[in-house]
Amino acid sequence: MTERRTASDAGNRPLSFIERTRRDQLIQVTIDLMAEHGHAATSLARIAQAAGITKGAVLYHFASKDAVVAAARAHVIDTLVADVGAAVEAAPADQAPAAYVRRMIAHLAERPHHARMITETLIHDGGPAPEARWKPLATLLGQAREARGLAPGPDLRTLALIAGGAIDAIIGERLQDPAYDTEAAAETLITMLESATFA
Amino acid sequence: MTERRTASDAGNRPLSFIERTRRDQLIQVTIDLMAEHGHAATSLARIAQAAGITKGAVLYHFASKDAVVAAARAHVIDTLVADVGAAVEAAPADQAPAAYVRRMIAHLAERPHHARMITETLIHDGGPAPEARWKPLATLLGQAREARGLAPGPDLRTLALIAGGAIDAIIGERLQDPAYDTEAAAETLITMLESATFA
DNA sequence: CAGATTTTTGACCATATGGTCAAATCGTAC
DNA sequence: GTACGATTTGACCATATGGTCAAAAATCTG
Repeated sequence: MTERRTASDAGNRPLSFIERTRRDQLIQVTIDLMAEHGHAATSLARIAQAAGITKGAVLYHFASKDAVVAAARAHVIDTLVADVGAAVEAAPADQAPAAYVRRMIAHLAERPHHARMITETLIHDGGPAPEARWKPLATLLGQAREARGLAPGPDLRTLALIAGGAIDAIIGERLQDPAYDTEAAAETLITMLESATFA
Repeated sequence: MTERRTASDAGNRPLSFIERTRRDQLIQVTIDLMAEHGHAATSLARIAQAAGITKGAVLYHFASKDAVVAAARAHVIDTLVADVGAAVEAAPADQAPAAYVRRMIAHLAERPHHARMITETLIHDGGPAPEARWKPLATLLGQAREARGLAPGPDLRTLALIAGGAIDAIIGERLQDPAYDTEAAAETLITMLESATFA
């Protein structure tokens, strides 16, 4: 019997060309809408309209509106993680934290829509697991300290939280003032972070 | 002719006892609901229900739902500003930034609902004027530097942004882990901030 | 071209929201 | 107690939302 095949059950056969195209388009359109008008104003109807199709068609490709948003969010985050991850792995252990901060800020500064999308969904759909916010950087800080053979200083979780929050603020400022020099800000933050880590 | 007197036009006569009481109650209830269930889930009906009255009654005391939320938000922010402001004024110029950070973190750590309320409305209703986020602290940093007669170091706006973002992150962590030591975090942040300011 | 399959449409639901309003209730000054 | 304003109710709107579905249109396959 022909299974009730919705296009939204991925994971089975490779998706058709149209399928892949539409999904990408919908994800793109959703990112833009969320970035420009906020989560609340991004309805199914608007997504459909922006893509030039109907609500029904959108729901043919995704199981629900939340699924669309989740996919868009996942795309943004995957891109971020891949980029920053590569930069970190290319750096020596004691410079990894700096690479992390530098690349993260640069990545988001270059992609305002991605940045807005993240802050937007972070609130509404509840962020990632609490730990995930600071663990990665905290780990890098620990390894960097080790690489320099230093005695433990301030709590790594706190340092990572401070840096993470600072990054958010710097990006937020950039979103409102495109002239704001995020590279300089990144270097200032890195200096502060390093002097606190290797105290 | 008896003007269409809605209770919501404040600023004229002093409000009646019931009026003042209801307004306070509605503000309180709204803060709690927003903090516990988020902005999206805080409808007029729920506010009314939580207060034990009807939607109509709520709208008798406030012109609109947004007005209720705005009043709640204003109350939270006024409290914050008053508390932090007092702490800052009581400190000598070169320790004002530390007092600012310390009191801000303590204030919000002691009032989780207020903290959640701020982050919740910050996104939805658009935050305060962009500048307002960092100007106050930047000013304090400038005066502190002056008080110690030091040459200009890193951009004050950036330092203030970093500190502000760090505060948000520290508070955010506290909301998810009530055991998190915000006082220690505050001191770490202050140390970093001072060494960067008086470099 | 014919038949099957994928994709899209557009009408239709159920539900929730913020808001309005006349009528009822309450509280109080006379 | 009665009259009058303040307060509250509850029914009612208009609107928007996410979602369903049968039928139509595109697209592919032989």
